[in-house]
Amino acid sequence: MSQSSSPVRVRFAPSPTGYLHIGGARTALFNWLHARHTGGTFLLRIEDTDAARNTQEATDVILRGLRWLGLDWDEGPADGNPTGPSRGDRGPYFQSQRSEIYRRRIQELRDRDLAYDDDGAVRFRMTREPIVIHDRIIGDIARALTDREEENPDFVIVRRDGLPVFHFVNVVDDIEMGITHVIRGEDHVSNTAKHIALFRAFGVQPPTYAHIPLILNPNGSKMSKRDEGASIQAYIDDGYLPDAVANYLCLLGWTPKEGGELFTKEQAASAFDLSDVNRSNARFDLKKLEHFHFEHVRRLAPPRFVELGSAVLARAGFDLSAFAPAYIAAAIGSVQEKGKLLKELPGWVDFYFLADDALVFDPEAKDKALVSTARPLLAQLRERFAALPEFTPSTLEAALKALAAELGIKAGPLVQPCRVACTGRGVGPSLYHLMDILGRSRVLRRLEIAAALIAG
RNA sequence: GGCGCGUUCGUCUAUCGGUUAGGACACGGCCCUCUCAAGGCUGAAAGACGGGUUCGAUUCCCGUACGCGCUACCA
Repeated sequence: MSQSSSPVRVRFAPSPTGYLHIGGARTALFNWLHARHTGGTFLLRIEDTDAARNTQEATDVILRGLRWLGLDWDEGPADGNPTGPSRGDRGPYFQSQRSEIYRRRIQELRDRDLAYDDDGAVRFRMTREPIVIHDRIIGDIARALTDREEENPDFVIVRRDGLPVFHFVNVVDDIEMGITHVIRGEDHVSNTAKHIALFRAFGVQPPTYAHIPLILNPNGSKMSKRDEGASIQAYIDDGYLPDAVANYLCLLGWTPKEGGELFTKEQAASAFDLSDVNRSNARFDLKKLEHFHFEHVRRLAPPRFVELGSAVLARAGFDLSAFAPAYIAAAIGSVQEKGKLLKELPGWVDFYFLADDALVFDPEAKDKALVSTARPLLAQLRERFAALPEFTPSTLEAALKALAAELGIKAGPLVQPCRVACTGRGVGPSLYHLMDILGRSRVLRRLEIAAALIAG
């Protein structure tokens, strides 16, 4: 087998199509995990042979997605500019900049009569022997010739227009860059025989192959560009935590031997083993991703959550500069345990930052809670709260419950009008804590305003 | 059509010949409760089908069905 003892070098080699596919992201992730697990090197190579659609912009989208997921590469481009700076000594890392290398390699095959002209294109003299692929995940695969290959197994490596094709450049680059393990989607399994033959033609031991199963839509169909949730950008926009996405992606095809489903990329890297990766395709389940987001949000260091939350609010148009840092931290922190998507955050905390007379009332909540019978209750609550020697969650709760007891009613009829008065909504953080954060004057004012609203 | 890969609850999976087939998400019920959640308890839910091999198959082999991939002078 091609099991090598030299240091691991793996690569993610996307084509800049303008978006990072969720399956591609997982391929990158598995490569990263294997590199980090083995102390090897993770490289990024841009396969931008189709100049027409491969813009710098398109490459930047991919780099941004990888960085968002936290998949840092040891060698590769610094940005989407093919002629710009890069890291590593095996560059250039853009195929568009490697034409000279390909030309040389084509000549090499020609000189040894392993390639020949055909209708202006160049074909590779494919071996007629059956090729067995030793796959680290699937096992041994005996790839027989298809009916078309029976007719002519020699495949094109340079198109009539002079551009070398994927199979060729991919292998040449893997040779030049010293790739030891090729971890890629299962959709490449059939191609692998061609690649192995090319490696042999160049007298190079093929790398170890590991083909990972595909990610399918919930209905079992192939997840393609247009499908919902196929692009990593969707998860960035919706405010998922990158660690949550990475965690979920890991689980699509891999489970740690020691068990446990919730982990960071670093923890996954220490446990990761290619041999434990599944052979069968997995369907994408958004609900489960949401669950992992929830778990990761709850485990986030509070200051970090506040930092992320503040950024989201700023982007949503809130001017936080008028508020004290401690107030902002308390306000945002009060909803961390909800584990909501970041894009939903403004809708949960806006009341903390709106003027008392500018609260936005949810019509349904208002109709339900701010009814005529609630008016005297709000007045009495205001009175009790105003008289409290201390304004804290526990004194607030005690005061509200004491009033309820005196009136012979449950807490609910008091809580809901109060909550809607303070926040404009029927759902939200713990009422007593939210009032504590809001502060006495704001709470009293909002109770008055709500009561007046009922009268009108 | 040809070639290849795959098939355990609805979904992601554990099991590496002998288990009441376990867990997670989702779903139902109960409890808790200031809303929504969370949490605790609990319920329903799976080995595609047919042959072998074996004392014994979810597990090994063969076939069928179904799914997916490839089959380009795309990547």
